[in-house]
Amino acid sequence: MNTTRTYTIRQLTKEFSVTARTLRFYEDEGLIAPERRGQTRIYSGRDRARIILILRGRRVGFSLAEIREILDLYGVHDGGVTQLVHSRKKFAERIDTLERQKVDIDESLKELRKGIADIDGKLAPQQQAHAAE
Amino acid sequence: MNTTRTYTIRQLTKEFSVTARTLRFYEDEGLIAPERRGQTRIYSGRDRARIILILRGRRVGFSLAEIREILDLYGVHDGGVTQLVHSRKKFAERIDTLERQKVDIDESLKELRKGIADIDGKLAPQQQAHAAE
DNA sequence: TCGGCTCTTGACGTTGACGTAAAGGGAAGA
DNA sequence: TCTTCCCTTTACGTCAACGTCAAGAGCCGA
Repeated sequence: MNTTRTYTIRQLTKEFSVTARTLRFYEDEGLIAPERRGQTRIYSGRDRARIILILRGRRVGFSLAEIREILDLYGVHDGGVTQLVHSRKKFAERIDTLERQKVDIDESLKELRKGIADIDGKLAPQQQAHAAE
Repeated sequence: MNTTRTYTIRQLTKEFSVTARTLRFYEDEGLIAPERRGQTRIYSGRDRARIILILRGRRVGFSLAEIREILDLYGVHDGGVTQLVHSRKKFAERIDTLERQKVDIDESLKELRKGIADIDGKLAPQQQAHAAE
C-alpha cells in the first residue's frame, strides 16, 4: 500500500485547518515525531493518523496531556502483564468519562430543544405552517 | 412551592464540588447574580439552577462566554420576532455542535474499545475465563 | 471580650494551548 | 543574482479559568 505517502507541514495545516505552530507545538509536547529532510519536517501516514486522533481528542475535551497518555497506551502493547492490565484500566477510565459526557450532552440537547420549542410556541401563536428550516 | 429556598455559597460549593472562588468568578462574568444579605451572597433556587446549567455546559466543552450567551437566550423570550428568530438560530447552532460532538465521542469510544480488545487479546492467549472487572 | 469561623473584596500568580514577531536558511523562478 | 516563498528556531505575549494570598468585616459560643 501507500504507507510511503508523506506530507509537508503546509499540506497538513490545510487539510486539518490548524496552524503550523500548532503542529510544531504538538511535536514539542511529544505527541508526534515526524522525520526530517535536513531541517524540514516530513510527516508520514502514521503521523497523520496520530494528528487525526489528537484533534478528535481535543474536540471531545481531552487535554493534550490526556491525549498523549492515550497515544502512549497504543504503543505499549508489549511489556508485561502488569503493564497491559494498567493500560486496560486507563482505557476503561477514558471510556467512562466519554459515556458520562454523552449523558451530559443529551441533557444539554434536551434543554436546547426545549428552548427552541418555547420560541416556536411564541413565534407561531395562531398560524401553523412554519416548522422546518 | 419552595421557590423561597435559599443557599449559602458554602452549601453550593459542597453540593457541586466547586470552590467559592469559582462561583464568585461566574458572578463577575455575569453568569449568575445572587442577592445579598448585607455583604453576604444569598443564592436562590433559580441561581442554583443556572449553576447546574453552567457546570454541565462546562463539562460538554462550552466556554463560559458561550454558556453566558445560551443563558441569555433563555431570558430573551420577550422581544420582537427578529429577536426570537435570532435566538432560535443560536439554539440550533449549539444543537448542531453538540451532535457533531456526539459523533466524535462515538468515534473515540470505538478506538478506545478497540484498544481494550487488543489488550484482552494479548492478555488471554490461551485461557478464557477473564473478561469482567 | 476573644478566638475562631465564614464571609467579603482586591490583586497578583498559574496553567494550558497556542499566537506572534524576530532572525535566519534553502530552493525556485524572473 | 535577486526576490519570493516556505521552512526553521527562539522567545516573549495572550487568553481563559480559575488559584492563591492578603486584609478586613460580621457573628457565635466560651
